[in-house]
Amino acid sequence: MQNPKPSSKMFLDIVGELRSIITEEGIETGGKLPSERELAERLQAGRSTIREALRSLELLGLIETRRGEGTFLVDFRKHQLVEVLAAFIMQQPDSVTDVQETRRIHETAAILAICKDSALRALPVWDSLFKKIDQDGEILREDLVREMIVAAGNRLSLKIWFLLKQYSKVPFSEMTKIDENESVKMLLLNLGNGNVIATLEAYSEWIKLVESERGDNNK
Amino acid sequence: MQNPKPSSKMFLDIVGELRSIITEEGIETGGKLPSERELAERLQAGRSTIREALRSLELLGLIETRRGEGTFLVDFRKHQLVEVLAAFIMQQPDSVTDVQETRRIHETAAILAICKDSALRALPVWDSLFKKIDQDGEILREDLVREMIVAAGNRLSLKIWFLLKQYSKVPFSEMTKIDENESVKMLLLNLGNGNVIATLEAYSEWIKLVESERGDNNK
DNA sequence: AAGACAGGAGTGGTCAGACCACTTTTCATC
DNA sequence: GATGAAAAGTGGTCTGACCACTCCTGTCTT
Repeated sequence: MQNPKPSSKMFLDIVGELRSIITEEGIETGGKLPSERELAERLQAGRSTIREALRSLELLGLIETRRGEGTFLVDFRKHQLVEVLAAFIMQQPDSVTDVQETRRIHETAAILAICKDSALRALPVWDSLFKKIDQDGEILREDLVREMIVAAGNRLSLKIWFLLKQYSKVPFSEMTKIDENESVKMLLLNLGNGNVIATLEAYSEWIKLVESERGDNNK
Repeated sequence: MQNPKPSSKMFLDIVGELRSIITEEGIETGGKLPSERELAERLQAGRSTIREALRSLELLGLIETRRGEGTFLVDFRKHQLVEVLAAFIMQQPDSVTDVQETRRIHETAAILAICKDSALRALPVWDSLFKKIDQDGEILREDLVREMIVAAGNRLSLKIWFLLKQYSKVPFSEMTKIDENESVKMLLLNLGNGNVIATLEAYSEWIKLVESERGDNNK
């Protein structure tokens, strides 16, 4: 038997092989993968090794297994791997800062992108959000930020942001308080005008409020 | 001892148990985890089940295993999670533009971070790079950008940028041409002065030159 | 005494086989 | 044709075995 990669981990090879199988056989989202026993025979590996690879992909949320039925390919947008990851990541003290900061990097970039594009600035969603604040008096921080990143149009950035958001164990979906509304309004106003600096300042101000509020008490 | 959680996956429980063990025993980055056989006994599970959990965490880059030595806790910033995810994400055709744009997002963020911090602005590396341009007449674009992101100090951002760089099919380590030197010098100069807007403009100008030189324009 | 070497202990890597629990399919029976 | 029990297929788990590698240790050689 040939052993082309003695140094690398077998189960990592299996992961790669699985990807090949998925693409070659055209298995689509929700589709069924070959059974563990069949894979073991096809890939010339023990079933436990196959399982190690499958379990990895499952934790990543890329596949889904149902006892008695089989293993299925999953839409990777569902991945709940993040909760597990978050728990581990939070053990490294200084990593929390990096995660939050990186999240803000993407939020800021979205603001910049919108300010630079008059078509994006004119999107009705900003008005709609602005009015919502006046009516309800509150708005989900997550909603506004997400809308901005979506509007910016960079889907990879959106994915990364979404991931980072879940890493932050900080309650991110809290309602804003009244004293935050001014910052948010200012942000939306300047966003519509394309005033880059003022928008970023308002954003910065808002972030400060959200963070300080977190220090005091929760809800 | 009966298992009280028939519905949940055992190996997911193990992942949770491992987390407890890590916190309770105060295992730090680089520290050694109990052996697979010991874990199997302590957690009342088969070794294969333990391994499935460990392999999952390994693919996530949270632990590292060395044959003959043991299993070790890893700094999360090395996590390949992004890589695996990226591999799947990259299968979407229109993502190339997003990748390049996202890379620039992180580069821009680094510039902003440096401009805001006088200590970072005063770093000797900028002078050194500036002189190198005068002497050699050329500089690796990658070097300058990397230095900036490293200086910014966000290691997660650095990791993401590094990743994106690899996914850009464009050869990124090209030498700059002479007409680019002015932009680069301008960038470094303004960076040292903390002039945010001028620095970003110089950066933008530089990017344009690099892209036009390649004859590949998007947007 | 210092170095070299062989062996054992510990550890991860892999495999094969055996059950179990569950779902789907098959097929004999009514 | 409908029903339901058996069979087949599949994931879930455990056990025991063997291999390859690393590290430690104690003996032997110089």
